[in-house]
Amino acid sequence: MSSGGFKKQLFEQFARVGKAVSSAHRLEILELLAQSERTVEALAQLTNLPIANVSQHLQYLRKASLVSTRKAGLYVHYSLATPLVIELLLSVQKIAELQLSEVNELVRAYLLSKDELEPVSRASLLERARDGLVTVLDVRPPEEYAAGHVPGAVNIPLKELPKRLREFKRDHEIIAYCRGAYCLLAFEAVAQLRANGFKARRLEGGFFRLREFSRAR
Amino acid sequence: MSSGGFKKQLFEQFARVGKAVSSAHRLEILELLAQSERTVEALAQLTNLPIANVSQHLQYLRKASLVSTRKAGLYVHYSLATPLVIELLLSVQKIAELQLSEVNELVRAYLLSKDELEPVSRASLLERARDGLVTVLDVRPPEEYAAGHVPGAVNIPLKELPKRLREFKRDHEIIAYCRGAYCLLAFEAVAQLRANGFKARRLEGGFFRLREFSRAR
DNA sequence: ATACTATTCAATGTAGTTATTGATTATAAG
DNA sequence: CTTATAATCAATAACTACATTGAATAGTAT
Repeated sequence: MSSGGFKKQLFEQFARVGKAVSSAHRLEILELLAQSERTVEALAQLTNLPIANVSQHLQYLRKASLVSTRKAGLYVHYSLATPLVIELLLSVQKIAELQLSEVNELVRAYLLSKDELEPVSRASLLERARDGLVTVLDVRPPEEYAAGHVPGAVNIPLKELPKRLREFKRDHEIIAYCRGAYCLLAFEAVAQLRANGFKARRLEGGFFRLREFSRAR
Repeated sequence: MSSGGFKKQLFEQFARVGKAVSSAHRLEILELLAQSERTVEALAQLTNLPIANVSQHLQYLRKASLVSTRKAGLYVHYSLATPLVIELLLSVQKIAELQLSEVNELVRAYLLSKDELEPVSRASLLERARDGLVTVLDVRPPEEYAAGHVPGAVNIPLKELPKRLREFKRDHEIIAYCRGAYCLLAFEAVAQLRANGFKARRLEGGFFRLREFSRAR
């Protein structure tokens, strides 16, 4: 086979991309970068990892061309090199979601054990949203929001949340959701809102239930 | 942080899927499985790997739930657990294709060395296409089609295929191609077409032959 | 210049992965 | 029951990746 060496090299290049998403820490970093560009220091804080370690992972990701850098003063700002990376992450997550029963177990166990972040069921959400008692918050990017969302939901991507806190009514309960049951954007949004004195909760199921919403209407 | 353990476990599950596509050999195996279900022995032959090694990789893939098994007599037939795996592979390949300059270098080097190989099959394809005996289907995005394509080929990107099935003649054989020998778009197109009762095949070599076509004209 | 800070580099021990070998299980056929 | 075959398992040695540490680099401010 004359193309054997070629094929091998090709698959090794592909594997490089695969290796980039083969570590839990790198995936966490990528998810953070999917939200917005960040400095090494910021990533280290958010992930609770030593800076040198984060830097090392970022080098790895850069070599596989998943992230790119922009240097401004002392700080190096990292961001995703292409939106294709989000596609890749979603693919990985979808398979993990659908296939790995452990993930579902985890999510279920976590949700059951957590009273404070107790999610809202969709039936009660619709009811309360109709009565104008709650604000429904969609923290996904505008494109995903445009593609379909919970009726009456406000779209504020996570990164804009700090600037737009005044749009929320203090007496309303805020229900946040994003792509999936385990999507951490919603967790983070709830955390931020609570830190600012709002009553906030996560929508149970996220994305999947959302799909059912769209279809139900 | 109370969700720390949860988050960690979650990303570790994701990483398991990532690890599945982090080895060149496993990617090769997955690509072969994307074409059709295969036995361990068949995969070992096609990849030139020891059987035990292939088996080990398959166990790995099975644990990450990318592949599933069907036992028939002595043989264990492996296949992709879900079409989502094809999506995942495509994501990986797209990033590698677009981003890793080495890939382009590889492809270019390969093309130059392979220039004069096997003019027969492409000649006969051209002939049959001209005689109206086959439909040639280009499943790449319109931009790539515009940049150069097989004479007489119809351009239907993969995602539009389900809606446009009626454009095909039932008695024609359909030859699908995309970018490269490793491009999975054509595989999926053929699978879809066959599922709908059409006679469909993949153009061997894809992209490479295609390049020769364009240059020949 | 000097001190300071964000990031990267280099070195190291540890842990995990890969390929290989030979033994073992499971199924089918004589 | 014995034999042959497909696949898996188990053990291992070589290799690669990982986290950690401390030093080095590159910018900024005084």
